[in-house]
Amino acid sequence: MRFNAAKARRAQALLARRVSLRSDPSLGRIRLVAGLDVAYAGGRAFGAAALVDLDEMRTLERAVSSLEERVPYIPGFLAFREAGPMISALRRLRARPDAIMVNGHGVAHPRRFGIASHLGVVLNVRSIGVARSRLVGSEAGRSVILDGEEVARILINGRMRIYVSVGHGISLDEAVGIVEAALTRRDSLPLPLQEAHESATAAARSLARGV
DNA sequence: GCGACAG
DNA sequence: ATCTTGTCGC
Repeated sequence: MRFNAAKARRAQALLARRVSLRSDPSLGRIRLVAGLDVAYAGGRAFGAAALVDLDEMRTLERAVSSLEERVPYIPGFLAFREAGPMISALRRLRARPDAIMVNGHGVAHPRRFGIASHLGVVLNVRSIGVARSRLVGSEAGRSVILDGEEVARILINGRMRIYVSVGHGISLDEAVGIVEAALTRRDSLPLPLQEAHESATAAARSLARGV
């Protein structure tokens, strides 16, 4: 039993206290964003990081990691399954991003500590959560409400719904602005995540094919 | 007990 | 997430 839900829940509740929902002007503007995603094949988890320069909308670097798949997917505990592969891939980038964009929610989570917040706090980096479906709360227009608070904003890109939430160290408005600025083509995720997703699935397919 | 439930 | 071909639509 490598995964203990009770302990994991306590860890989330403890670390959640370090999450900041505001932007810190002293850190400067966000230009370099690293998208993080994970794909699976043959019992292994392939993490991917794609560094994008938002000013030129150009991908500067890509990196992947390959680790044994150890933890099952349990709603509310995604970080315990995917944070490892994501961090490994992120460490392989040569340049340091100004912020990370994670495939998963930030504070739009039962304990306000989804994988985007988890990575932001643990790595001490500004983070944004981007998901394609809702985990908690109710929807009111373009907002996701949880306990009377707006925890996520819903963007519509073509037919795709994109849920944006604060991970750590950034305001919801700025997070939304970054995601909007990173939208390239219709029906697609913001560039950093689109690229990370492609790298991760490509790595997974390679192994599944024996290469 | 029943329904919800990121990837 | 992953298993999977063709097919409908812009």
